[in-house]
Amino acid sequence: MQDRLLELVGYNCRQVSTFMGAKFAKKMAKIGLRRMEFAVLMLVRENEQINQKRLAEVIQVAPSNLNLVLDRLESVGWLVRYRNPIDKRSQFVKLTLRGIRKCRSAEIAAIETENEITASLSASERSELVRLLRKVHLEARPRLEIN
Amino acid sequence: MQDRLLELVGYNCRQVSTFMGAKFAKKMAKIGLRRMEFAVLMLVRENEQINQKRLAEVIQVAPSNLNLVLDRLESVGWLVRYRNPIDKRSQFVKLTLRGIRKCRSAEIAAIETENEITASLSASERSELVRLLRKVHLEARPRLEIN
DNA sequence: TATTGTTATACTCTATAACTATA
DNA sequence: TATAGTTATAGAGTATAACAATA
Repeated sequence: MQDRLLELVGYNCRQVSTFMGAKFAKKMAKIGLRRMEFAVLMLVRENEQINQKRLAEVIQVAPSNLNLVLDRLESVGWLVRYRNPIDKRSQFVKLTLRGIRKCRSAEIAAIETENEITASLSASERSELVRLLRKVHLEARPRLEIN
Repeated sequence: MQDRLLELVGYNCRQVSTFMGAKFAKKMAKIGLRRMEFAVLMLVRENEQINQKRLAEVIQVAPSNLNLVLDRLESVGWLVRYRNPIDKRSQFVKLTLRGIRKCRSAEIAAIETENEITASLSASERSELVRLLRKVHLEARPRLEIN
């Protein structure tokens, strides 16, 4: 049926990503978030003084596109931008209290989706899958210290 | 940095998929193809009498969107649609000779990207990664016999 | 000159509803 | 009534270039 395609890591990865993504997007929509916004909230929550450039690198989105995401998150009051006093070109971002609450609900929904989708894997299979994906990603983007 | 996100299969999968996808898309662009079109060509090549509904299911795209892809592939002469004589509602698709040649070049480019990206994995790690991704996908979409 | 962020724009991908022709 | 395909349209994600402010 699709033997040649199913030999490719790239194809399988995209299939799983598309399927999980659609499922996750629906859950996020219920709490008023898009997938990209979820990743931004999570990352900002864990990194108090991250700037936009760094954020864009880690999350793999063009700075111009990240900017639009931040505009929206800021306009609904889940996040604020403020100038770096040391280097006034850059801006830091941080979550508001409401942003932190929103992020928490989103994280719960994310873990739910995660468990639904990986239900067929044993605990060790699941962690092996994560390990291999990270290895591919880490090796392929050596300049970026993503950990 | 991104500890919580990196525990999620979904997030890692998307990161790898995005990164590989961008790399692959550039290669495809050089030979005048988009990613989605590659998958369609590959699948049609392997399945002589597949109809559009089935194709859409396997490839995880809405029939309406697949239709646009097929329109383009047909307009450039890589693929033809023809009515199923048994059930005139459905149409089969098949590759032209030029489509088969195009598909072959695309496949070579795909395998190149694949090897570049998974260079850090051993042969057994690579096949384990494919196995786990397929297991997730297969279990999550039980109705669809994707093999 | 180089970097950070911003604006503008276009393309790809995804999702949904309404329609047609056949069954 | 139901199904395969089609048309139209909107939203989300991605990519690129040009610009302002700052270094």
